[in-house]
Amino acid sequence: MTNDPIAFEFFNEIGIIEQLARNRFELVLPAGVTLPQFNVLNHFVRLGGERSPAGLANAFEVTRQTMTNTLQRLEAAGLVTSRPDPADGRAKIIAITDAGRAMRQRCLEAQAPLLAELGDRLPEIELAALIPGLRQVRIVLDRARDS
Amino acid sequence: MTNDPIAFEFFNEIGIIEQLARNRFELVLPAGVTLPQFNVLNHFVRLGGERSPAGLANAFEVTRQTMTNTLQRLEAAGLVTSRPDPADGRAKIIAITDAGRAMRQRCLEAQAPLLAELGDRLPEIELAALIPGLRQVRIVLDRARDS
DNA sequence: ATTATCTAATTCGATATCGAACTAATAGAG
DNA sequence: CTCTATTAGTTCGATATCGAATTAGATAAT
Repeated sequence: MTNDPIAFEFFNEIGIIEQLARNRFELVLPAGVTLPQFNVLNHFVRLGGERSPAGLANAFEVTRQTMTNTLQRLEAAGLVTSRPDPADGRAKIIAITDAGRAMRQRCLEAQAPLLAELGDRLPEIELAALIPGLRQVRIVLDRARDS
Repeated sequence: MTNDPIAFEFFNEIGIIEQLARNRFELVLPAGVTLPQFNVLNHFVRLGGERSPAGLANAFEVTRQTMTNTLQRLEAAGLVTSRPDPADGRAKIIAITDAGRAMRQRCLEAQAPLLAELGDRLPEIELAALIPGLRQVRIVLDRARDS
């Protein structure tokens, strides 16, 4: 059908899937919470402890500017708190609040039916089979960022 | 490592790959042209003919608002033209210009080294093996939009 | 024919995202 | 110790994207 490089086709599919999936997920999230915001809350609950904005930016592979933006919104909504790092005058320490934990729980419950629906439509075995390959691609792309 | 639903992990990988890839591609594109803009130009050259904004929005799985925005920028840059559809007073007909074709060619050349580099790092066989699965996922998501 | 419904395109407001540029503080070289 | 280079966080301007709402034209229903 096309004689594009395989890589081109591959990233095309990735792009469209990402867009469709993000849309579906954002539609079910509670009003006012976006997917990046939920991802940050989820990160805090799953891994525990506190984090610097730079560390979060790194974990999500976004720039510090982007993370600043997201954290400002989360803080304005009372879902995280921010305090200066006593050990480094430049840095901040971000922590999730109880309200943040509660919101994260609400988000999980809101997206459970969607995950179940997609799980029905996409046999899990098939998704599972793709994950190792995707992970390798991600690692290569990540490494290629610096070189 | 995690006990998330497989679907959750899958879409996480997809999201990160999409972000890293889009970034790399946009960095090499000629100044002023974005990836969505290039995709529209490419679509015109590959498939030929003219298209309505709604048709383009459909092809790229974005809303009409989004396509309106992209087309306005392309038209302002002289890369596409727009005229009313004589057969339907509501509709427009979009066509690529010679400048648009030239720009698309420049974009192709600009991203060729990147595609080659990624091709080197990601054995094509491996990417090719993932594509059918991704395509299936995309089709399921697409179908699930309406239901 | 008239009315109600649907569709095409747009505008508006919001969020995410990047690159560029800036400030302030740390770390390293000499 | 001092000067330079790096790092943390931010602000700014740009583009993409969506949902909601609007306008205008086309279709269907009665």
